Amino acid sequence: MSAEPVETHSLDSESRARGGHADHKAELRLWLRMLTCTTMIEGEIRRRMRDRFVITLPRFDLMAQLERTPDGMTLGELSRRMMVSNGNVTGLVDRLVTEGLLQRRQSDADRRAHYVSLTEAGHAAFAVMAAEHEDWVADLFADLGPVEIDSLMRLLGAAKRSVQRSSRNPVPS
Amino acid sequence: MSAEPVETHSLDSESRARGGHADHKAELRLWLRMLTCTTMIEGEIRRRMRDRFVITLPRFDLMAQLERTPDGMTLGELSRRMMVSNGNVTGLVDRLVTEGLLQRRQSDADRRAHYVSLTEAGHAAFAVMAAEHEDWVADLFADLGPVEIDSLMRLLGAAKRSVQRSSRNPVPS
DNA sequence: TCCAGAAACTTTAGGCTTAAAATATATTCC
DNA sequence: GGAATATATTTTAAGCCTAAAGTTTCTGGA
Repeated sequence: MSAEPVETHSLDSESRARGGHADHKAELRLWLRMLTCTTMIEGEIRRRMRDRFVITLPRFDLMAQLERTPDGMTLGELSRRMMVSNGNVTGLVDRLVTEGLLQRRQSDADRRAHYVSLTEAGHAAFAVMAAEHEDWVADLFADLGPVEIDSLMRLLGAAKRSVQRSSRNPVPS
Repeated sequence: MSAEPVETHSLDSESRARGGHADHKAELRLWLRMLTCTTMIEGEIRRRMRDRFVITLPRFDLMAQLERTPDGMTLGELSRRMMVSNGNVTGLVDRLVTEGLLQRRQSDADRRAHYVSLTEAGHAAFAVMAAEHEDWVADLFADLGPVEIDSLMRLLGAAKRSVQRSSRNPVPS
């Protein structure tokens, strides 16, 4: 057993001199760069979805959640998977049902719950859009080699776990 | 000089058999993971900003753009830097001016342009919020070591350049 | 000078998004 | 069984966001 002090999150003399606020510019720059990256990609895909298929990204994303689930999914589960609020899902589903791309039915077992699934038209439309979407994403990342993609996957996986840990147990402020 | 064919973006026999649609699942998974990461972090920061300072993230982001620019900035430049539409900036600025955190004045040289800058109250409020914000981000990434942070920075930089290239010159669809 | 086009900004219409309150149904515990 | 609690969803109010159209001002030729 080692008797070394645990140094994680401890304040060095410099940060104590600054009033207990340590310098974390590297993490901040990382976050800003990640946000820029995501914003650029999201904007580009949204623009293309709109120009090519006259659909919004949130609607496409919702359809993607439903694609491999023939039996459908409840609104609550959609909300959790998409990481958006319940009310948001209600509105998106309503609009997609109006467009004939989704169908909803009340659960027999639990009358509070509503199952949602793609209609045939929805499946057909999604297949076409998803194929192009995949090509767009591939082209957006085309300058990265397989090794870089793997590294990014691994590092973003680590980042995700760190974020989950921090969200469960936030720093006291 | 080598005479090898350039293989980037070419279709192999398998993808030709699939109708010219090559398989790019790795890129797609990378994009989804990046989006998940960003969404989680953004949600967490938004929640904390709201709970702790009763401010929205877009307003904080706008203030951050103005912090180190004592002479202020035009709405158009804010729009470009924040990567949001002009109309969006107009609304955000209006609300921040109403709150007394921002001031706007018409340019003398170009009467179309409006310069926006933080008020003293805005500077003071931002300083407090930015310090905590930095700590939150540091904690969100606390499980990553310096090497991992550097690698992520580098790889996201490469990704960003790839996205810029693809946005300028999109795949024909 | 004048005017056509560009640029900076605002407005508008519509959709996305959240948090919080409301409604309806299930479950648990006594 | 019945009350309290929890869960699934919808509704509401407010704000964010975009694309497109509109207004005002500037700029560069003819």
